[in-house]
Amino acid sequence: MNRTKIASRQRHQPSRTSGHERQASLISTAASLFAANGFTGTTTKQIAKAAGVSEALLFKYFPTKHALYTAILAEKAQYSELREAVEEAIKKRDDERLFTLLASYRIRKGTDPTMLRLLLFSALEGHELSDMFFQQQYRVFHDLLAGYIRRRIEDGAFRSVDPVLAAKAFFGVVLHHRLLHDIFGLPMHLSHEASVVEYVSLFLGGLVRQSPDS
Amino acid sequence: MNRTKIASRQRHQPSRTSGHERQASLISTAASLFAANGFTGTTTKQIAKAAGVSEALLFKYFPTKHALYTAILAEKAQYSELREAVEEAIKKRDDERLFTLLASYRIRKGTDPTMLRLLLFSALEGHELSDMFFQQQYRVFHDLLAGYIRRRIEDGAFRSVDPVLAAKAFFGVVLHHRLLHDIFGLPMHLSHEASVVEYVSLFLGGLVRQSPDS
DNA sequence: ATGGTGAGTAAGTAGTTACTCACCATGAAT
DNA sequence: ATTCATGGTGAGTAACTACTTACTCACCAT
Repeated sequence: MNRTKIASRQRHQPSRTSGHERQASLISTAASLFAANGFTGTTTKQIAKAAGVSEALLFKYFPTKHALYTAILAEKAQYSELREAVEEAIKKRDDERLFTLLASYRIRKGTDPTMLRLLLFSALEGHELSDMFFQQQYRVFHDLLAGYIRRRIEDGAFRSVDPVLAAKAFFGVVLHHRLLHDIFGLPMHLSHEASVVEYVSLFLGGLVRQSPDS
Repeated sequence: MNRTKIASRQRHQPSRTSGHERQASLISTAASLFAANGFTGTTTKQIAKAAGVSEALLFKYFPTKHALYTAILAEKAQYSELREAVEEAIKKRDDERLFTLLASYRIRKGTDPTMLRLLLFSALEGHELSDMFFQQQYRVFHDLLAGYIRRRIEDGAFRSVDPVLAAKAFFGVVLHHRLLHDIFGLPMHLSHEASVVEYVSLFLGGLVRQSPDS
């Protein structure tokens, strides 16, 4: 009766996916759904369907919906790259390059708003891992920049501002740009690159001492 | 049997609330719940209970949960105040006062994060009125500031930057401050007032021409 | 061949959701 | 005294929610 089914199965690619692959596929599927609709706005049924498996299997890998969400945040909270380039610019005291680097890492052509949406949702919905996520995605560079500004003030190159507040202000400009265009969907009147250049110039113009009197 | 009940009711304040009052009370109750938990994260049962009425009554005033949400956004999208003071500062070409006014309207002691959370949730959840809300809560001042910067550039008082981008940058700084402290709950290391002063100084330092050569 | 193991699912479960309906209560006008 | 619009509710309902149960199937080492 169902002989044909069994026979046909044998000459296709492995009909069973490994546990790790499935887990990863569920995580990435769920990530985009949670980013689009939030935690409560996404159902486990939707996730399972989008990942092409039964709902029951989802619960084999993740005991609760919450655990799946946690697994996403824990995985996505890794960044790498960038940091080296940033530290290079810091060593060289190349202000413009450092600020441009930091800004254009977040403002560029192919930036995927998923992470930003996930970050905002997790903060708004008060998820327990929101802090960790925030810490790893953001805090590192914030502290790095604040430290740099402090040193440049000591060098006499920057006006004597509050370094932490200044770093916050700069990231504010960048994050706001993404908020407006990636989340609110506002049209841009300048290219990504031109915006970055303008932001950096605007910001440095306020930091760099105009009339050195040393 | 229930005579006492009827008797006791007579000597209390009017046992029936007017339709308008009830509607308003439902709106404000719902607003804070939606702000705290998002649209899908809030149930009509919760709202009714918090407002002290039956769920059925809620649906007498608002045919759907969605309609209630819409009513909130429509109501809260009014601002008034501030605008006059802002236009006064614009007329006087008082840069510092204008920027301080705009910043401290949003960064101050008693600011209630409800509106900001509601705005973010509505944008993230893709609510249809999100645009309108955004427009009225934000766009007005954005355009006002961009226009002012343009004029000050023509006056020769500001460097020749992109006025729209500059306005965006400034609101970015302010919004980011609120995001970090009102939504993410980060501790502040400076008072509200001191932060505003620092932000304005930082920003103007980049706008005002340091060495006038006219 | 056989038995152990992990991938996979159909068909539930109890509880919750947005929303409805039939009905009662109040008070002011007739 | 009766009418009647309006404020108000208890008790639903169908659909959906996160999560479970009991089961099948494919693969592989013995």
